[in-house]
Amino acid sequence: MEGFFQRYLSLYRSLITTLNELLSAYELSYSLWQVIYHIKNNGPSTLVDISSRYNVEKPTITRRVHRLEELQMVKQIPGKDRREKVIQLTELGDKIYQECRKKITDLENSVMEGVAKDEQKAAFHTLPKIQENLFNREGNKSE
Amino acid sequence: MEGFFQRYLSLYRSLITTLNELLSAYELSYSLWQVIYHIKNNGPSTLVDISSRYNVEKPTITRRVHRLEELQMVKQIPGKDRREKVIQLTELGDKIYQECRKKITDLENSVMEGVAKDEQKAAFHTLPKIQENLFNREGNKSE
DNA sequence: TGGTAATAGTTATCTATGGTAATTATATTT
DNA sequence: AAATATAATTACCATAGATAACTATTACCA
Repeated sequence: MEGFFQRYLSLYRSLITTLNELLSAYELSYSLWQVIYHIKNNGPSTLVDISSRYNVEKPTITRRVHRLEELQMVKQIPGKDRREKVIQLTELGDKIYQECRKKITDLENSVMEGVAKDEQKAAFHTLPKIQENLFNREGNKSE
Repeated sequence: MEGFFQRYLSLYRSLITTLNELLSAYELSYSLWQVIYHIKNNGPSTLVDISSRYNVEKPTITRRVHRLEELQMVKQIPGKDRREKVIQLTELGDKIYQECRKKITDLENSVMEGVAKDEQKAAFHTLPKIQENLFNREGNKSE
């Protein structure tokens, strides 16, 4: 499969740019969207939850959450452990989630135009498999 | 295809990190590799050639090329137009290309383990199609 | 042919995103 | 109770890319 990475990475910049443009209407970027998405789909979460979900260091998530707090899209809610910062979507955050979710889904559909359903499925199924292979390979290295 | 972008983008960080680790043995990163790759496969090139190939602004390419010159992997060769800076691989650059090409191809193969050949082909074929759809969509926006 | 346009590259500056190391506050373990 | 672990933060640094302004050279054309 020589050239696969090239194809994969070539698409990356176009896609992330398009998504960021789409989200910029809400003062968001894809990295901020990830946080909103995670909270919406997993309920109130701590920074460590989000950090481990996306394999991103805690300080990075601290910054994302601070930004979303400024934008009043998330808020802290009390948890039992006073070390933790449990965050939840605000009403505004939820509203913006709905709007963005719709636009992103539309984009996902429009981008697949002309691609056969079974090819879509193959690609959908292949991506996480590649990621798993990468992960296992990493694991082996540290043995 | 809701969730496709998520799957696609989730893979990105693992992949680029793995590639950068692989390339760091040669003091390279994927962005530098792109320049070497382009020259190797298209012959002596100007900064504008490379810039337009990867849809990256000229100053970005200036920096990449300067870095590769420092590493003595590329050198400038005379061209007819004295505005242009035509760059070519050095012997060292070519040697490193060969080594990296081999390692990257190995990685491309190992990452596809357990993925059926026809699924690989479907994914390989789908990525540029998505990119084309994205591009056309962008085009429509500016009408 | 002389003046204006366009082109290639560079420099300076800015933004976005992420990482590491060290620190504080709180919980857990022993 | 003391030591350790965990959650979050702060300060600092790196990478990658963009824009704007500039220089040098070439192309155009009237």
